[in-house]
Amino acid sequence: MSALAQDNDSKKGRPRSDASKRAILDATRRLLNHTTVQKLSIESIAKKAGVGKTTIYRWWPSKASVAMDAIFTQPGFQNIVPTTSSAAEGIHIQLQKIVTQLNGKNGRVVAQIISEIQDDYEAVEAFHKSFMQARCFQLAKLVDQGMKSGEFRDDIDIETTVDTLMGPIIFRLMSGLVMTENYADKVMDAVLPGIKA
Amino acid sequence: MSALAQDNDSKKGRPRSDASKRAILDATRRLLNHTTVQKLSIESIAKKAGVGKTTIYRWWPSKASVAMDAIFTQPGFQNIVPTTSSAAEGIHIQLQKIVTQLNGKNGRVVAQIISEIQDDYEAVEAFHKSFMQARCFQLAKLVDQGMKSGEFRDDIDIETTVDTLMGPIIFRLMSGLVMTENYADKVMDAVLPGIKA
Amino acid sequence: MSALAQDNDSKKGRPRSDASKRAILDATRRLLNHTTVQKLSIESIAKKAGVGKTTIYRWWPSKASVAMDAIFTQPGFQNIVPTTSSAAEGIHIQLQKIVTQLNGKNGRVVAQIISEIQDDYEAVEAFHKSFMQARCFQLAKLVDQGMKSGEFRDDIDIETTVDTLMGPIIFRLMSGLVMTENYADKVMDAVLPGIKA
Amino acid sequence: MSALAQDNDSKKGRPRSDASKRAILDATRRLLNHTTVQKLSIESIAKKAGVGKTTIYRWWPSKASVAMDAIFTQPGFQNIVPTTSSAAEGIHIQLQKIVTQLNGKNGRVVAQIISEIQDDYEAVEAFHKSFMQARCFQLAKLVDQGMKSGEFRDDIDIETTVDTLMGPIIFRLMSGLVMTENYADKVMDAVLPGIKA
DNA sequence: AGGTAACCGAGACGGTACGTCACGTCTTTAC
DNA sequence: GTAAAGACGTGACGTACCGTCTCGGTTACCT
Repeated sequence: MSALAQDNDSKKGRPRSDASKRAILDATRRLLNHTTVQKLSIESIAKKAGVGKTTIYRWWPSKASVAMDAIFTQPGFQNIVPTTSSAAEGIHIQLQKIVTQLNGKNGRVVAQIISEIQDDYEAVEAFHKSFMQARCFQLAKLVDQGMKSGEFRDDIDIETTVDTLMGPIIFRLMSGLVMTENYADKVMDAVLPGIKA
Repeated sequence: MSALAQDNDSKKGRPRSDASKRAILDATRRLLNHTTVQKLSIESIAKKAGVGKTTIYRWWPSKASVAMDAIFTQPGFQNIVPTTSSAAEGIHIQLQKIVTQLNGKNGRVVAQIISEIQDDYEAVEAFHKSFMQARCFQLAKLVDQGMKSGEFRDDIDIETTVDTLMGPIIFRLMSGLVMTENYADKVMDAVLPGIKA
Repeated sequence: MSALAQDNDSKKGRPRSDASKRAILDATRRLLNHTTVQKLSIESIAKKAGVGKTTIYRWWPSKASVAMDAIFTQPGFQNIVPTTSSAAEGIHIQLQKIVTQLNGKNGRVVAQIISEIQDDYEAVEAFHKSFMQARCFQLAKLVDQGMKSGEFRDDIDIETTVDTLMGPIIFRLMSGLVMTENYADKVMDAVLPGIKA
Repeated sequence: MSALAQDNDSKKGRPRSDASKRAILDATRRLLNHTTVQKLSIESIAKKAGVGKTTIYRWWPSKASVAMDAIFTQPGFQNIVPTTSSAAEGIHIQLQKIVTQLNGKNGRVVAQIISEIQDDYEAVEAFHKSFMQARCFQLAKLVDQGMKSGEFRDDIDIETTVDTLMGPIIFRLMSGLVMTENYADKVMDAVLPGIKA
């Protein structure tokens, strides 16, 4: 069960309709092909999904949550951890995967989700839990591992280093600037010399 | 004249009221102390400023534009170019100024503006023109200057380097993460070793 | 159900609120004591009735429709058919009732409704259905009955005769001229000699 | 000078522009071919006439006044008094002229003017002065003349008789009902038998 | 001849109301 | 007890006109 939505713990009564859930997420995905998260409305999702508004409100606290569920449960949006020989290579692969995930349509939607969330603390938390945290944590782990193995210098600040890896990507994402497919390489070229032992 | 609002080039007819303009920007600034850009409404600005809604719509295309005008015309939000001995020092000072500008209340508002803008291409352009461009361009110039003077390596990619400088700041800004006053130093420590000759 | 408003035929969903309907018509009646139909606004009705504007728009197509519903559903505005010995007496009574209904406050409102309606074909139809038709039809029936019983001449034009009965009343109503309580008698005196056998 | 607009009594200063006056009335007439008096706006007249709004407000108190000036100064809208042998014939001709004037496009506009005026006492007065009064007064004079000459009975109420002549026409005008070209004949047939000696 | 008073066009201004949209809640019936 | 349907109060949207105002300019008359 996703962390974005409520749980259905009760045993009594009619059980939650999985058909409805699927219809809602499908409708959301389809609508996001033609509009932005900002212009998306609970009402339009409900109508397109053939579902009552209350059903959506029962399980998700906001349209941003629905959008997150719709986007992050798509195939290709998991944060699968690679096994590599060197820390640098691991970081490179990880960055490449993130760039791929955030390029094109999906990237726009993620940018819109980040935007939509700005004044909702709980949603920010949910977003970090379901997207940022895992990716950043893994980068941090790889940096740490590189430091311990002697591949990287031992006096670098892990947190800031992760920022210089993720930051540029998010920066370009939010700026609406073009992000070429080889942008991960560029970031690696820029950051690696500064941390190599 | 700001790039955010229409101009009043015509000589005919009643001239634009400066009092109204000031009242609108003042009201916006005061309202932004208590709400977010998202929750701000043209109607509330008009009411607080004692102004007709049409007067706002006449000169600004959206509430985000008003917010930008209100924030970026504040004292302390100019991008004054420092003269320094070394490129590194120039970059450092520039980053510090940006961190200062984006820390606290104003930073939240800028984050909200970036958010509010996501589905409006024209507004994104306006934002970059009035905030990002000057700051990024200057960083690029400093990097370039450092390369030419031999202070930095001559094989670095300027654009990506600028991304590694600005990216972390924007990343933390949009993530709602804490950004300590010395965050500029941290970014410098992380990035400088990679570009020094 | 009045012809002025939409119907709520569907069985599904939350049923129409009778409390809101009553509140709207009451508020309209109270407001019409202090203003004209022209100066009446949907917004003021909504505010006074403690109701959303959309609720009004859902059931009535225009403020004139609301006004009609408010006025014509008042007690004393029904077109009750009298049983009389002679056609002339029936006509007289009918005219007297109409004059009574259109004298004073209510008359002003009806005049304003007729005015408000002038550029809305559908509303004109609705007005005739809910006010004019029944009254004119009954006058026509009485004239016809008088012709058949030999009380009136048999070569008169029913439609035009009804016009000479209703016409003067509406004429004075729309002209803002005084209409004394005995105006019905005057019209009878003027028209009857021309149609008596 | 029309009774509808202000006068230009002052001798000093730039004199009133006749070109503007004509442009305003022309524009109004052209606009009234495509809309109603209700939907007409001072702003649209000003724009179409190439004239400042203030110029209109300076000379006319309301759009209804402008419309009256535009309509009633057209050729064919004068109330020329005929000389006839009998009172009945004079009345007949007068009614026919009124029906002709109020049939078709112009009739619709007059109906709209009457409507537009309802809550403006001054405008009602102006309307009666420039349209109703002359026509009703002449009918009254003819009725009076017929009574005195023995053509009509001597116990009829002049005012109410005029009402039975004008009333039906205004009634049909305001009701949006068809008014055939021979409607004057019908009214004569209905009213004359009741007043003939 | 110059001053000045009233006109004119343009168009910005503070307002009011419009009719629409989406919100999140509520109240039905149906399953 | 969950669901679809849809009415409800609320609040903001962006637009249209209102009637007023302030500009720069343009006539005319009156010293």
